[in-house]
Amino acid sequence: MAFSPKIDIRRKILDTARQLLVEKGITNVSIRMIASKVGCSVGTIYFYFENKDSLVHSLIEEGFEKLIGIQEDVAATNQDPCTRLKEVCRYYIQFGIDNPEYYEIMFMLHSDRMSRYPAEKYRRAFKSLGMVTKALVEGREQGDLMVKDADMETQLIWCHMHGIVSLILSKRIHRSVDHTKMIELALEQIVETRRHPDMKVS
Amino acid sequence: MAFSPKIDIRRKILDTARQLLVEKGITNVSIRMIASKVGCSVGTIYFYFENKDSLVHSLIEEGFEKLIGIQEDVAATNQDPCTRLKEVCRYYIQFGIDNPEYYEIMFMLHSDRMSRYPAEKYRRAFKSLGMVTKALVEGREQGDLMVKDADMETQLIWCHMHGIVSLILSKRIHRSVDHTKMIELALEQIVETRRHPDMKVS
Amino acid sequence: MAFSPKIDIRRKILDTARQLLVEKGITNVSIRMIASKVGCSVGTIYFYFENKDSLVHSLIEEGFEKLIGIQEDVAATNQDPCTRLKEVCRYYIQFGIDNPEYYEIMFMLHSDRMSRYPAEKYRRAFKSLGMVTKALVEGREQGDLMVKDADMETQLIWCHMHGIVSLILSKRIHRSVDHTKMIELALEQIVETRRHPDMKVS
Amino acid sequence: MAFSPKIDIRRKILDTARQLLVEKGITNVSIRMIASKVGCSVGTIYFYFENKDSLVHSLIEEGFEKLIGIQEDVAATNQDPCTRLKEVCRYYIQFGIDNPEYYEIMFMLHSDRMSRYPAEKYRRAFKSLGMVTKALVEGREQGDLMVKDADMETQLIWCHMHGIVSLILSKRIHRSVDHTKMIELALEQIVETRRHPDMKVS
DNA sequence: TATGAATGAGCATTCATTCAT
DNA sequence: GATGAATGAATGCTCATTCAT
Repeated sequence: MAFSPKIDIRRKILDTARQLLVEKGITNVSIRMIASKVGCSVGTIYFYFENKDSLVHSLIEEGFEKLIGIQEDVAATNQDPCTRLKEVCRYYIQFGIDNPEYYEIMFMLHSDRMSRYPAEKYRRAFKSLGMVTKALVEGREQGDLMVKDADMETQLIWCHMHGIVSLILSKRIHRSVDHTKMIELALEQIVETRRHPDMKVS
Repeated sequence: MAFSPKIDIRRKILDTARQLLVEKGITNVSIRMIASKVGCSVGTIYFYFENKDSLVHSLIEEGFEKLIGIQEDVAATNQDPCTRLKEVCRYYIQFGIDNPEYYEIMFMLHSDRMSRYPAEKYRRAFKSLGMVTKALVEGREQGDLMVKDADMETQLIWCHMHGIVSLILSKRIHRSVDHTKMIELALEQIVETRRHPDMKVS
Repeated sequence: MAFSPKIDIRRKILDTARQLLVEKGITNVSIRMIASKVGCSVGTIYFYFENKDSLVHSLIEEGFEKLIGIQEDVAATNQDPCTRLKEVCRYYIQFGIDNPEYYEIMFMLHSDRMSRYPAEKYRRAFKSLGMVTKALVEGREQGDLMVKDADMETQLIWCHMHGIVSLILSKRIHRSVDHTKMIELALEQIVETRRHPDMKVS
Repeated sequence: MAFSPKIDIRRKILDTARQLLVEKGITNVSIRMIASKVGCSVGTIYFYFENKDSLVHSLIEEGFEKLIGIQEDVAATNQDPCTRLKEVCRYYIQFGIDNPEYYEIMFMLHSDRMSRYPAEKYRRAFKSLGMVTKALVEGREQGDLMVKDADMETQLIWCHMHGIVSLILSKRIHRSVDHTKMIELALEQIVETRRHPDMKVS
């Protein structure tokens, strides 16, 4: 028994849009292009989505759900704050690399376009970062980490991760550098820079 | 003696384009808009620039020249590799924040669009990073820094800086966090993470 | 006992359409808009009406019924032809002002659109004018009015009334002029211009 | 020697638009239709006119200029206020019948659309009516006419004329009635209703 | 040098209508 | 009876680009 075609086509539109997004960037993807690639009429897209923005916003929300889902799993299976910090970060980066289409609209949109997405929705983005903050605070409480301003450190870690993802996605990292090794090094630095001196092996 | 008007108008086009770029993002700036703001005809723009891409490319080149100029000055006035590293990084970040229009087209363009810019030109970008590598290597030679793979570390530092600049430019850093302090903290971490253990105060 | 919902919904469609018509004008009212305001699906409207034209035609017919109903009442309660003429005219004008949505589609539609409405139906419109003609003829027979060509005079009176209604509805009458007083003056002129000289007070 | 083609095409657009307007009514005339009938591209129309509204507004202005021009001529060649009143009215009606496309957009537009035309421009419409008022006032001063409120009477005369023109244009006048004779009768009534009793032959 | 005129393809969006269920 | 899904054509408008002058 097949799934209801009603759901099928909405999904197909979303998936096709995502796919085109990676190739061309959001501004260069038109409703017509999506329709023709889906194999439906333009009107059909407008039956499922109020307008182009709302289609993109659906994608953004999906992206956040996926990212947060992944990170919650990771957080749940890592007790130790330091390890948890490292793993949450690892999966953030991995998510970006594996889902360029989601990552681009979630974090790489021009602020002009971003402003058209209800700000309230963007707050969900911080659930993801919340897990970073939590790991930092718990690490500090256990005496493992040395963190003065957990919020600022969170933003800084985000910057680090975002820089890695976005430069990889835009193919700007020099080809002589191995991405996997670079990411591993970054994760280590993220944790070690904040490690409490007493905890370090001299 | 007046400057040749030929140069004047080319400059004015470039400047106007840059200005519009910050507000609207590149895809939303049209040749017509530039022309009407400059006060010339569309044709005039096509007299000075082959097409829209080539106008943007001129801007990109200008941006790189400006960035490298700044960093060369900074590098020249800082003998100590560690300090030099910090200052070169500081000015990279500062450049991005002060020149969003340049930074956006230099480093935040969708890779699809980037591919239309002669790859060879992009190699200049690495002059800027070359100074980072040089500082790392010299720091290592002097025993101040512990750097296994200088190229990889360079890319990683770039990621860190780029993440900071691009999240600030796209207004995504949480408003509770002070940008200046965050940048200062980042610069410290960039250097300290790579500091040789023997050089650290216990 | 409730009314059959079948009738209820048909009525609701008609009423909603009328309502939207005043605000936006016929070409700017879409089936979708009606459906969404009624709270039913587009298909439902097509169940009750063959197409948009036929919906409008139903409205036109309703309008004529209403107008004629009013005028028949008025005619029945006014024996004297001159008074009757005046009152029939007064209520025509009043009807137009009170029911802009009906009046607009009955008398202000572009002739192109009008041609799609079965001409035969339009003849009913003349029942309304028939009462004007009747009053004119009777007034002449009684020696009160001086009317050479009753049909032509009927059309002329119609023109006068229609001009008043349509300029008021399209908000073109200068704001310094009081509508009620203007209408009263017009009604007087309509009768007096045709009053037999012998009947006038010298 | 031919006229500059620059002027030619703008004119051709205006003329074609006018032509299509009569046939279909304004809402049913699209830029594409005009372009294809003119034989130019859509873009060309947008080169000469900012948007559809502004094209229509140009037409409206042309219409007013034409109407006022005609009436000024008529007014200049008729000294006697009563005759002048009659002739100004005659030419108003004639103008409407001869130029349905102008008349429709000048006086028969849905108020919704009208509101998009700068109100200030519409005041020109009253120059035309101003000549009616002037004739009424002068006729009263000379003792020929009996006019209590010249402004109200002006509006009423306008209603009368507009009713005639608009019902003729929308082909609603009964076919048994001769338009020319009906207009002549109307003009007589317009003047005679307002004639001072002392001036009437008993 | 610089411009005004023109193009054709493209855009997001809306529409009246149809039809299987 | 009523609906949800779909269509295809149309709408107003903008774009990068060209080219004769």
